[in-house]
Amino acid sequence: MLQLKYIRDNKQEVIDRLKIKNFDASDLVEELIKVDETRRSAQKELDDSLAVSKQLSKEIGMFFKSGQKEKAEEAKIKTTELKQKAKELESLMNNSAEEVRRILFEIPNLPHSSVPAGKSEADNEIIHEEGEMPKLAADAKFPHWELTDKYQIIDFELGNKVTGAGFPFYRGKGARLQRALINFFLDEAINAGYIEYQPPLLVNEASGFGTGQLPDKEGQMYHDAQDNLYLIPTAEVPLTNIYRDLILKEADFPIKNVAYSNCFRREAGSYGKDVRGLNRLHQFDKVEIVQIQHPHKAYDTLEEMKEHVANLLRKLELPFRILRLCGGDVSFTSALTIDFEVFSAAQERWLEVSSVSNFESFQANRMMCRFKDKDGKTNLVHTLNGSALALPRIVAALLENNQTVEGIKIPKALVSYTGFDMID
RNA sequence: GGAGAGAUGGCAGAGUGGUUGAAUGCGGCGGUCUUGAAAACCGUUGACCGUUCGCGCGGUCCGGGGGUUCGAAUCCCUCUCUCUCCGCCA
Repeated sequence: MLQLKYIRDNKQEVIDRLKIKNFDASDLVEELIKVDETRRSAQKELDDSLAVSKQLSKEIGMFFKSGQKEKAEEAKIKTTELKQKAKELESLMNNSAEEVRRILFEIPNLPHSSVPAGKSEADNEIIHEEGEMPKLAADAKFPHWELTDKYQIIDFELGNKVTGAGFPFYRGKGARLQRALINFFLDEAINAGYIEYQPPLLVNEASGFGTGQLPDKEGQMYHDAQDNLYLIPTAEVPLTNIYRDLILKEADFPIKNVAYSNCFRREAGSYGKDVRGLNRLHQFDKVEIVQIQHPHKAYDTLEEMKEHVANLLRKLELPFRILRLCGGDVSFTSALTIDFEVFSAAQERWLEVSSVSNFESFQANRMMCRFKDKDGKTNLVHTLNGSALALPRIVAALLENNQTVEGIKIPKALVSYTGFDMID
C-alpha cells in the first residue's frame, strides 16, 4: 500500500500517475484525505484529554500517599468525566483509522515513469527479442499435449482422475526433466549469489496480506478453512514475508533469496486454448528469486534480475522476448513489471514464463519491513521478485521446439541434469 | 487428539495495581586505552501516531481484543500463538 503521507503531500501526482494504470483514484483520494483529517483531529483531542487525566491520576496517587483523602476524591470525579469523553474520541479515532486503511488497500501501487499507457496485454511494449525461431518439419510439428502422450511423459487424464483438471502426473523422463530443470534453475541462482530456501507451502493470513494476495485476490488461492491457511500461489509469499515486521540494517542489502516450490492457483475464470495442456495448471513448479534492496538500488537490481532470467533462457536455447507491461497489465502491487515470453513452435504462440517486478515500497509498507539508514532513520525497503523460472511452459516450449522424428532433444546445458539427451 | 505451562524491548530475562517505556545481562552504537585489534572501563541505545520550520512537547504500545480501577505489564474474561508431557505418525 502507498504511504498515507505521500498521498497527502502529492495528491494530484498520485491521481495522475494512477491514470496510467487506468485507475481513477480521485474519489478515493478525496475521501482518504477527509477521513484522515477526522482521525487526526480526534487524536489530537484525545491526546490532550488523556494527558490531563493521566496527570490527575498521578496526583491522586500522591494525595493518597500523603493522606489527603478529600482532595483525592475530588480529583476522582474529574477523571471520571474525562474518561467518558475519551471513550467517544477513541472510537471516533479508531473508526477513522480503520476507514483510512480500508481506502489505502483499494489504491494500487504507482506505476514507474517508464510504464507505457495501455489497456491490455496487447499494449505491452516489446523491449527485446532474442534467439532463433525454430523451423519444424511438417512431420514433426505436434503440440506438446500430443508429444506428452506419445512419449508417455505427462499424464493429464490420470490427473483428472485422481485430482481434477490442471493437476497432471509427470512420469518417467517427464518427471526427470522436471527434476533436472528445478536443479538447474536453483544452481544458476545459487551461483548468482542467492541463498536457497525451502519455504512452507501454506501460509497464514498475515503473510497473504503482506505480499498483497489478500484481501483482493482471495479467490485465486486455495484456502484451508479449518486452519485458516492458504496454499501459496508462488514462493514469493513465504520468501518475502520472512522480512515482515523487521527493521534491517543497511549492511544487510542486498538480500537475495531463491526457492523452489509448488505453486497452487485456482485460476477461476480461465478457459479455452489458454488452459490446454501445460499452458495453465492449478499446481505447477517454479523457482522464484526475491530481493530486498535499498530504495536507491532497486532498479539496478531489477536489471540484474532481468539479466539472470535472460541467461537461463539462453542456456536453454529458447527463443524469447522481453516485454515491459503497460499500465493496464501491471499488477495492483507492482510499480514496474517485465515479462519474459518463449516461443512455442507448434502452438505458434508466445508463452509467458517469467515475470520480474519491482514493488518499490508497496509490499514493504504492508509488511512493515524497514531499514535503518546511516543517520539512524527508519525507511521502507524495496522488494523485488521474479520467476526464474516457471516450469510448465518451459517444458511445453522445450518439447515443441526440440521435437524431431527420432524424439525430443534435450538442450546441452540440461543434459548433465537429466542424465539423457533425448526423450524417445 | 488429551493434559499442563507460557507469551515483556534486537536477544536473554526481572518485574504481581501508583512518576515503569519498563531492572539486569548480552548484542548494537560512541568514546577512553592501544601502532592496530582484543580485553577492560565510561557513556549511549525501542517502535508508532499527533503537533512544531526545528529544539521540543503530547499520546499509544509489555501476543490480539474486551473488562475492573481515579490509575494495569501487573487483577478478570476471551481469542491467537508457542513450548512441555502423553497418544498417533512421515
